[in-house]
Amino acid sequence: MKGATIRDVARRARVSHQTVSRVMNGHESVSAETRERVLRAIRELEYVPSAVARSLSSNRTHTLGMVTTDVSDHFFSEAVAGAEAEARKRGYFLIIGSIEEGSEDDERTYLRLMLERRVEGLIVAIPRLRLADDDLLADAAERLPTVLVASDIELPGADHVDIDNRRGGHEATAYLVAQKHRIIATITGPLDWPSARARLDGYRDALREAGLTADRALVAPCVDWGLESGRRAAERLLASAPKLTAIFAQSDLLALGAIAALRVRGLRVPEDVSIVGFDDISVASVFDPPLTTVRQPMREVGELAARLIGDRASSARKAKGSRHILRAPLVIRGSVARLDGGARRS
Amino acid sequence: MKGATIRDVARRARVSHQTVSRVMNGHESVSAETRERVLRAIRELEYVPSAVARSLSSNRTHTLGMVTTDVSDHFFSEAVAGAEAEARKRGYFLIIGSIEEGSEDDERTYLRLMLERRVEGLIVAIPRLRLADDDLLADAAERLPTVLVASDIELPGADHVDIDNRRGGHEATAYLVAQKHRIIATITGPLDWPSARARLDGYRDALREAGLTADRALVAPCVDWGLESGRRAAERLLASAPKLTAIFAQSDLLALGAIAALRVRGLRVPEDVSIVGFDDISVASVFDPPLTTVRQPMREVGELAARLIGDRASSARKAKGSRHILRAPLVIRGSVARLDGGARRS
DNA sequence: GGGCCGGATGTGACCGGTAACATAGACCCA
DNA sequence: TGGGTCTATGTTACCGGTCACATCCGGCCC
Repeated sequence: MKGATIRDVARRARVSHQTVSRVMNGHESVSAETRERVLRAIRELEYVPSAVARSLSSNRTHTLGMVTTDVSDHFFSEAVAGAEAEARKRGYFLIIGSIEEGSEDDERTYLRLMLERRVEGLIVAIPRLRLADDDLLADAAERLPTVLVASDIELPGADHVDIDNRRGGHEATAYLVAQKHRIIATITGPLDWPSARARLDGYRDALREAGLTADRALVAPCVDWGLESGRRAAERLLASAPKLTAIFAQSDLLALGAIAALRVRGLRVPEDVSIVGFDDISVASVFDPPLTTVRQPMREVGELAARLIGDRASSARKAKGSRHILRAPLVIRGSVARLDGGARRS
Repeated sequence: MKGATIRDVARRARVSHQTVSRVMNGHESVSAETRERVLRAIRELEYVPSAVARSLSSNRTHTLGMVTTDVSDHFFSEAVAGAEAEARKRGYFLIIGSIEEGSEDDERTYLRLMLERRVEGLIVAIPRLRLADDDLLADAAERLPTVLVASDIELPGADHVDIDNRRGGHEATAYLVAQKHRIIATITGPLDWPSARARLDGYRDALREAGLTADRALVAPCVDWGLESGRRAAERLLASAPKLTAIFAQSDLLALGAIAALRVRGLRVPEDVSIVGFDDISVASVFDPPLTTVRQPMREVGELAARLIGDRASSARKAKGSRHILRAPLVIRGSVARLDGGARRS
């Protein structure tokens, strides 16, 4: 009762399978009567054409592959959603490979599987990519349109899409400087993420421009981007730099964790310590105080990546290795106070 | 320079394509010397076998399809991540179709596309499913293992996975009752979501058991689950039931929105109004006050769905139409105060 | 020394579509 | 009335794997 084929339909409609194919693809030159007969047969047999067979013969899969870090990361799931929407708009399906932190050689496996499935384009969104010197990825980039998201790997032939993290970090810090803060600490994400390093660079740039020194004691790196890390980082900072008046946290969760830790110590935000985050997650605006943060347009990142692949696929191999950096604007809310000279907490 | 086939490899290694196939699949009875020669040819030609061709001839795609509401919804992306991980563990790929709110007949299109791709199982996670009486879904459930997530559609042959929303709503409300609250309002999600209705039922159950009346004025339905809706709902409640002392919000975002609105009115949480949420999103614990909420194990839901399909696929058609309801436990934090008789805010 | 066995390998069909080409009428016009 | 063109349809090969079966060859046994 399962799996009628095009030839079954043909038999039932008393035509050749080719005629059925023509009807399916809306081809010209099929008489109305025949078409009707074929359509009826299709309905009666509940015929569903096989995309597998079609792919094999037409050599098109209409599939894009996306390899990313864990989709449950809000941040990347936004990018996936964006890519998915854009891909679909262009008639592609997206298959995703979501890498769990910690597993060993998963990205290679996924890459391999996607090549086997003959995806027509590849989006690689793994910041902590261990494939830098790997031939597999280079191979992939050579045979099909490839976009690297948030990666600093140089891959000839691949396009790059990223957030302007350095500028984002700079803006966040410069804003704190403009509000007269002078002892500004930062809580960073894992420094093996290019984005974390870039934000840190931006932070340092801004301090330097303001003639402030970027003291080691003011930098608290974390092993992940989560709340708990933010909490602990804030405690470390309070120990190493008790006179700080502002913190630039590289993610909103880090910022929220830090705020929680500050509160435990009886410090108010922003009256005693000002905070800037990074991401602009949805709750940032309702938090108390509403979080000033740098907005990351991840959905746009995903969309752009898919669009680049679509363009590349159609206009065969044009400009290789383009680089697209999306702006991450500062969103000013209520977690930063202006220091007007004078005394503050002891 | 692209796309060597198995026959190309065979030619180069001076064997038949069948021997190459045997090597690829680690078959017995290939002499060490031949194997070596084949492997070398594979390497030299950078041969990557075609999963498409393999699928066609073997009639296995090792692919699961998942149709869901927008993946950028944190909640569903968790489920996707869970399903993805479990599927992969079992050697399946997951292709996702993410439906944007508002688009017309997308779920049908996706379903269709997935059938065409010959997925070996289907996870449908669309609460607001408009396919109830649709033949397409019934068809699908008939030909392949199908799991409905968070849906109240009756579909013979399909498995169901859901959260125990009614019990969750009951526990949340009963907890407020136990803390001596007597005027307990609720902010619901869109009532065309089965989960919203079930939570509302749980709320009513708990009130009834406590001998309290479930006044219309205490129920504020929303059009979505977001912050802004929560804000507006709280304002409506303050107008219709100014003496309320507690609110059960059906999502954490609704709860946070409500808290923001209460604060604007000068009301403190939990001193003046107690709040219970639903979801346990990651920021719930760092919010001020830490949010008491009902935890939804969405990742587990996704995993379970994938596991069910895997089981079903192997042990051909066993118990059809099983129903799995996962517990959603109440997580007690700091957003609920105990009312000890006496006077409160005017 | 012939028959049998089993390991190593080859041959050809098949999966279900698409594409290129072939064919058969019908119609048209010189 | 015959050739040319157009439309409707059929025939056959092909995409790149897997599968079932055939074949070849060396060793073993009686």
